Amino acid sequence: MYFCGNVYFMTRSEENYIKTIFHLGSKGSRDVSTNAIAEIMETKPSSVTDMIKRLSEKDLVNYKRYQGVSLTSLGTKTALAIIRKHRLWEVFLVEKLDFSWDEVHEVAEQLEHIKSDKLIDSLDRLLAYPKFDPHGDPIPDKNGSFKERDRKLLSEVPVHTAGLCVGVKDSSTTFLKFLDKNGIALGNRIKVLEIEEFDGSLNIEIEGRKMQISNVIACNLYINVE
Amino acid sequence: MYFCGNVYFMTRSEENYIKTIFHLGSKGSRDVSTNAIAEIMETKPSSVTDMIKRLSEKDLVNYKRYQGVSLTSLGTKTALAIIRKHRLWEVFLVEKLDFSWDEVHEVAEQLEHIKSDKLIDSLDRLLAYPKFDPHGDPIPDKNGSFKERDRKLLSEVPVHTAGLCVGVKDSSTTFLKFLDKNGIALGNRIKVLEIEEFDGSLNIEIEGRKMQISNVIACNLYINVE
DNA sequence: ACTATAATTTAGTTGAGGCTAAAAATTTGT
DNA sequence: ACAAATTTTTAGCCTCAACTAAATTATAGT
Repeated sequence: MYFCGNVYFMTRSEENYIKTIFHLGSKGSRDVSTNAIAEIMETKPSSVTDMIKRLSEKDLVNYKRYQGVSLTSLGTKTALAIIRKHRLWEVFLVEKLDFSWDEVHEVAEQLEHIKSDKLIDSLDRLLAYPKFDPHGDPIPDKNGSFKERDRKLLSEVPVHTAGLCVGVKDSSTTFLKFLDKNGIALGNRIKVLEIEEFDGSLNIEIEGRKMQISNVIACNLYINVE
Repeated sequence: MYFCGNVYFMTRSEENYIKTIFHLGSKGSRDVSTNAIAEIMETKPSSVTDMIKRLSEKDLVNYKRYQGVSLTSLGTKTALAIIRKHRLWEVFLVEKLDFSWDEVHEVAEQLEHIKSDKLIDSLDRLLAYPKFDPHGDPIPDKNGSFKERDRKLLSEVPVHTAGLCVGVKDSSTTFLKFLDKNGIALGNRIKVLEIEEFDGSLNIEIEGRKMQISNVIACNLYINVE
């Protein structure tokens, strides 16, 4: 067994599998199926089976044939480390390099595989230890622990609720550009002034100024209720 | 032929070969030998031959068997793009993340392979378009052009010469750590007070204080003569 | 010029990580 | 309960980028 720091050496591909298994596993609580992994990773089920065997031998996943797969504690720890790196890089790209929300993902997918503890800790410090990435997803700390932000869709809160805009559900370019055009950005303080019964549109106050937004928009904006 | 931006898609390994050939080629002006490449890259000559054939088919190098190898103009352009990325990341690591100059290389070796034009251009802007990296080596601009700094080895200047320390010839960790320990850093003002005939050692004044350095050190420090 | 040595290339192998096609196990519908 | 459909695995093959061992070409010494 080869150690590199406190974690086994892993290839890029292995890391991508671990990450995918983590994401799939944290939604449904049952074991993750070969087919599901193949679909997300745009590969074939047979290739997934091959890789799962390798990961199983490295004690990163629990695997019994035909029974699906789940992460071991080592696998989970590894997944959280990768996710931490991905999300920290996303913050860096947006805060320091002026990337927009929809441009960060592809580059972060590459940066998340850079191996250097010092690098990621220094980056964390440069960014002032952010707790959430530009899409509002939580960033695990060095030990892998994070708090799920108590966020709600703007469409689901009662009148007079206020909070900070912390993320989007739909992260398509179209939607993000629309938000930009209307001066809605992450971190803006939003207060719901009135909810229109008829079409579900909202009168809101955002950063001091008043505006009206449709129900569709409200269904795709998360706020962190105060 | 697959394009990615304005350059063919290249694997990490291909990029490393191109970079090595560039470095070897810009020193001696003759064609680079298989053995030399193998030694630098810590691989076997036969592996180098394999790779050279691939690079030759992609029109990145000129190759005739038993005759050594040189970069085509496309290859040179590619090499300069990689070197630009490497050196910009080095500046980032030192300036923004407080890495010392002996810690940057290993991480920059990874970061230089990240593919994103926007990323590297934004990084350039964040760093205020630096012209030299932390070791004093010039950073090519977007078009691959750069000016070689007018620098001389400390061992080659006459007595009483003064200038700023602008780089090192040997950038091994050992040497850089040694410099740190002795309080010699990039940007320090150095004046040669006396040259010892016997062993070539120098009495110098650096940032106001006096010290003696061996000829070996003088042979590896560049100064920008005033 | 001709051999000895050094450099380089070829041939064949390996491992990672994909693929297809076919077999086996599981799940589902009646 | 059992045949049909689906999921998963096996078997065998491919490419990239390394390797070893053997063959070939270049270079150097006499």
